Amino acid sequence: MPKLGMEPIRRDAIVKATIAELGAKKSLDVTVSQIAKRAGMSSALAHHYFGGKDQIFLAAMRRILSDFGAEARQELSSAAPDERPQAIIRSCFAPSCFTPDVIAAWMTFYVLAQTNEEALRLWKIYQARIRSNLIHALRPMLSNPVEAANDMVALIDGLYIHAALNAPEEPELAVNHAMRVLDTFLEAEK
Amino acid sequence: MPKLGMEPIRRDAIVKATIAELGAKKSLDVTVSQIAKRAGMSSALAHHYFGGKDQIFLAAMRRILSDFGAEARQELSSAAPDERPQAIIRSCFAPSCFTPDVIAAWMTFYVLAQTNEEALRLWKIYQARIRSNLIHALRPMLSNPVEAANDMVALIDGLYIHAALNAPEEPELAVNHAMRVLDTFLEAEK
Amino acid sequence: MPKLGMEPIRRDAIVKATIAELGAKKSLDVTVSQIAKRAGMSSALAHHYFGGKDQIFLAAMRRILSDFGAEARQELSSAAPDERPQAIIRSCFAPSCFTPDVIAAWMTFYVLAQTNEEALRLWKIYQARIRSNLIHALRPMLSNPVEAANDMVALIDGLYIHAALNAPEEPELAVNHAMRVLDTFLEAEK
Amino acid sequence: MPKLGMEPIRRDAIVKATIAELGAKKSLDVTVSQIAKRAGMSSALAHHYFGGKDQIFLAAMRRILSDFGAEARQELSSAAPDERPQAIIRSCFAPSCFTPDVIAAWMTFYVLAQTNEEALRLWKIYQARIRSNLIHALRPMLSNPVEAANDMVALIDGLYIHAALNAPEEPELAVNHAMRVLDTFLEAEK
DNA sequence: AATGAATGAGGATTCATTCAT
DNA sequence: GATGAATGAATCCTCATTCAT
Repeated sequence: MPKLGMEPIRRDAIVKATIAELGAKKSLDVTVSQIAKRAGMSSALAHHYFGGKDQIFLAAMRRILSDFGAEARQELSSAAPDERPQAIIRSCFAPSCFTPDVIAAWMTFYVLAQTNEEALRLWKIYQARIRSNLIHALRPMLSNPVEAANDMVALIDGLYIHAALNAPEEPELAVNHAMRVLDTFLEAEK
Repeated sequence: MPKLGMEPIRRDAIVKATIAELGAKKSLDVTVSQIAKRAGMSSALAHHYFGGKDQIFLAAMRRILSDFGAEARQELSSAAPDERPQAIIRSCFAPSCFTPDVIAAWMTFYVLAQTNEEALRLWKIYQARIRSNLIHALRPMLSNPVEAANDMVALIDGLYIHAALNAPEEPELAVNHAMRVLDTFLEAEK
Repeated sequence: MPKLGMEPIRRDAIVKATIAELGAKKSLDVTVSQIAKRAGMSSALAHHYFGGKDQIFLAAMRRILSDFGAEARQELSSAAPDERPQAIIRSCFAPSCFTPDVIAAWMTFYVLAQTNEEALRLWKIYQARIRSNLIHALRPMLSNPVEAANDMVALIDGLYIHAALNAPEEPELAVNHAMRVLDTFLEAEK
Repeated sequence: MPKLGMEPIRRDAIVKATIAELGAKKSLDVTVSQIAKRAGMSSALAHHYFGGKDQIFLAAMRRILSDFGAEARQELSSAAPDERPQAIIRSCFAPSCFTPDVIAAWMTFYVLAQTNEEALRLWKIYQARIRSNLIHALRPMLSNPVEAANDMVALIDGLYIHAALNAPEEPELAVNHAMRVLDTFLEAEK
């Protein structure tokens, strides 16, 4: 019985294993074999499905991005209009996006994006999405929503780094931190 | 043409070459040979003077840190008391600290710090220095200088990332950005 | 032409090549590449199957030991009870154990055993085996079989060295030598 | 003041350091730098005096040999004629020849002698000396002193190996062992 | 679909040796 | 006499990738 539709299952396993391995090793020095082993298959198969190591990394990056997107959509959908900025911030540090694994993987992507076109494109998409969400959400509240959104976007990346290097065990610190800054901006307007 | 007292000269050349090579390759995937070649010597000599690749990287990191420290001291020494926060911010994005090379090198250190004790220690020193400088400078101006300093420190790291990935050619954008946020904090107090 | 089940074939080829190479170079300064080349494969494959150089050496040592063990069993099985001591001696210098290659390899193991736990363990096993075989075989003939066995065991190692350095071309000299000493012990008892 | 006659002092220091280092590392994998460091000079100077690594090793081997020769002469000179065989044996395991250092160094020479002409020559000289001493000493006592001497010489090498690998801490075991065998030979004659 | 087999290319590191001073 | 400086060559080991089955 030939296994039908194995491809999506295998791809999914590899992507998950990549994130897990990056998180475990906390470094880009992760081999295809290690990933494949964690995913329970041969490294040859990983190559077969993805074509090469770079594409495996990019697929992992896309996954993290889409997870974040889903998180953001869900937070926004259940938020009152005047709670939307906070909802966006919350989604950036939601459990699904802010585990030690994902943070460590995210760190490596910053570096990857410096040399890999596609990785850069993905990072810019992520940035643009948060930014535009924030602008929309802040527009009714602030006279200069663009600026505040830019500030928040930069702050969030900084908080990712701090979380990765300082206190990965306390994600709520980062959320509180971001919320406080957001409040400052909102207060300043009044 | 061997001479005496070459060690400091060679070490300096290697450190500079490391930063340059990290900046050029924009990745931690830089070989000792590449660094040595750029520094005009054999890789064996680089090993001789530093003991290993890790120590070469750490030396480069220390150099960047000490350059930043010097910049900060100089900016602070010539700043009026009520301009000290701005002076600190300026020093973070001063030309000597914020060239594309140094930014790219800095990015790789974020990743290195996840796995290398000493790199982490160095990064924490850098953080602590900016933070304590900022707290001191902000104390006369803000009721909660600690919080504002924390915010600014995180923001600065975020802006480094943005500069690395977005617009390395326009460092003044980052300064302006940081200054604006600082202003917001200062305004909010009034 | 990759096939299945190559592992044992490759391992075997490497082990044989190691002994041959040690015999040819007569030194521990044998590279994995040289061994792999002699075995008809890349050095990477040798590493793949054995994990490292030390383990290649140990596998070769184990092989020599097990060859010796087989030889000893066979000699003993076909020996009359009162010929068992001689059979044991003969097995120590049997053609399969006492070729120039194996002798030279054996010499290197003496040195390896000084620093490598496992090599030392293997050497002790070999010693203990000969010794216990000899004690059993000599018990009916000598009042102090343990002492005589100890003497013979030491003598055999000495004869290996002499064969390696003096006259590798004449193994029968060593056998005769050992037999003569054994006779002295047996005669002395009468 | 130019240091006159430094050469013999330096050579002596290097030779001693070589033996010490071989004993410490228990392996031929000893670098010239390590030896030179232990001898308190630069590796370049060691090269200057000896020409190369091989010659350093050979000088160490010669030293061990001459130490042994001195020991043998002294033991013989103070031994009663009927105690000369025992005196020779004793000299082989005398404290100056049978320290862990010297034993380990000796082990490496066995291997070196397989590939180095001069090392082989030195080893043969050592063998011949003990052998001829023993023959002379045994001639009045045994009808076949040559055979007994050959046996003893082989046994002694075997005991060196055993001392190196088994019980370096108990040299007197080896002496007793050799003495016992010698007694067996002497008893057998009666 | 899946994998064991296999390797070429490369990388960190070591070291004997040479040389200018 | 003595050494720091310097390197070429080598060695172990790793890994992405390919291929035959």
